[in-house]
Parts: sequence; C-alpha cells; structure tokens
Amino acid sequence: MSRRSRKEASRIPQEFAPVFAALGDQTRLALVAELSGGQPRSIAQLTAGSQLTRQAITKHLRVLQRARIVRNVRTGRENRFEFVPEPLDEIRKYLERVSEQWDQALARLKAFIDG
Amino acid sequence: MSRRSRKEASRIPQEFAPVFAALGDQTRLALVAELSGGQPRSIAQLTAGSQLTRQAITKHLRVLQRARIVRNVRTGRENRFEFVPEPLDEIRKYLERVSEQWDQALARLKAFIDG
DNA sequence: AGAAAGCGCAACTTAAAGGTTGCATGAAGC
DNA sequence: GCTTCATGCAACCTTTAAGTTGCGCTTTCT
Repeated sequence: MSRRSRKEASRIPQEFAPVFAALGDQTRLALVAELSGGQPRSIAQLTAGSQLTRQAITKHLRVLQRARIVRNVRTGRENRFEFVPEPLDEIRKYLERVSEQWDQALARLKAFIDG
Repeated sequence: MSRRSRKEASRIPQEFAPVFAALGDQTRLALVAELSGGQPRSIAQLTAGSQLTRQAITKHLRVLQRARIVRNVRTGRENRFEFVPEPLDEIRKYLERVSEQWDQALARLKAFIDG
C-alpha cells in the first residue's frame, strides 16, 4: 500500500463543488474570462461589458470571491477585482486525476477482455 | 491574424457553464467519482452508497446526463449509468487555456516592468 | 401465479439563486 | 462647496434546485 487507503484510489474532493458551482454560470464564466486576461477591473468596468445591472455583477463577483477564484483590492473609491489562478489549477489537476482513473479502468477492461 | 478575431484570444466558452454547474454539487461529484471508476452502476446501486432517496439520485443523474457527463443504458428492469469522459476532458482543456492566458499575462507584465 | 426488485411519473415543499430597484455614503473632480 | 462617480446595503420578486412522498408499471425470482 503506497499511500491513501486501499480502495477508492482517487479521493472524492467534495471541497471542489463550490468552485465548480461558481463556474456554472454564463455570466461568471465571462467575468473569469475577462479577468484571466491579467488586468484587474473595477465593478463599473465589468458592468459596462454586460447587459446586467451593477448589483447583479457585484453578486456574481462575490460568488467568485467566496470560491477564491477572484480577489478584490480596494483603491480609493473603486473596488478592483483580479483573477486568482490557484483554484482553477486545482480543478484542472483534479480533472486530470479523473481522466487518469478512467484510462486505467479502460486498460483493466482491455486486459480482462484479452484474457 | 491566424484565426479567430484579433482581440480576446481565447473564446468565452459559455457552453461549458452547464457542465460546470452539473459538477457543482457534492452528491453529483460523488456520483461522478464512483462512475469514473469504469463500472456502470444501476440507480439502486448508486442509491445504496448515499443517504438520499432513490428519486433524489435519479434527479442528479438526469442533471449529469443533460450535461453529457453520464449516459444511461437500460438492461431489463434496471437502468445502468456509465461515465462519459469527453465533457470533462473539454473542461480540462478549457482550464488549460485559461491558465495559459494567465501565464502570458504575467509574462507581459514582467516584460513591462523590466522595461 | 404471486411477491419483490427496480424504475418512472407527478405533486408538493423548502430553500437558494439570479436579478431588480431604491437609497445612503465616501472619494474625486471642478 | 457641490456635483458626480463608484459602491454598499437592504428589500423584494421570480425561477429553479434539491429533496421527499405516493403510486403505478414492468421485469425477475421462486
């Protein structure tokens, strides 16, 4: 037994659910896409590129913030938001593990069929 | 100009929102984790490993199915569900692009600072 | 045939998500 | 000092999500 327990090789990271949930919305995906460009943007700026009201955008930013996908930096009267790559990177690694587990399952199936 | 339009190098894939949304729930993440092991499972089997009712599990499976993360195969009186890796693979590729875009932004920032 | 397993459908309840409007407040510009 | 820009807070509305219960139907087992 190398590490982890015997069964269920890849842990079930239910801690990721809030991050996935935060990404499960068109508006928030658009916000992430814009902020992942590198430049921090104020709420007003982000609202300008959308059909929604400022309040709606604010709420979406709070959701992204609670999922740590985004961080705010207040400067003067404006509140700028910037992208934080770590959570999405964790998700990416998780998906790689799922993919890996799937490939291994296929390999076992093939080995079984081949006899 | 190679392809796509000049600005916004990486398209905003709002088509991914339903897939992310489907993954944004602990119960469904657990179902995905179990099914990604390779073995198709019936609704009754999947319910056995949960605190919820069969109907709740059924609803979650329908959500995963609409997001193409899972597919059902009816055999006799039971309805088995199996994992479909493609959507999660698309998501993974998307996250890689976001990560890439972020790295490029950092590189430009560094180049700017260094003068 | 009769019992039990495995599901699907429908109705209902509760809670949360997404969005709006109105108003108050601190910072910047003239 | 006054105005305007950028926000925050709160109340409210509407829709959807999550979950339960009850019932009926088909397949399998004995």
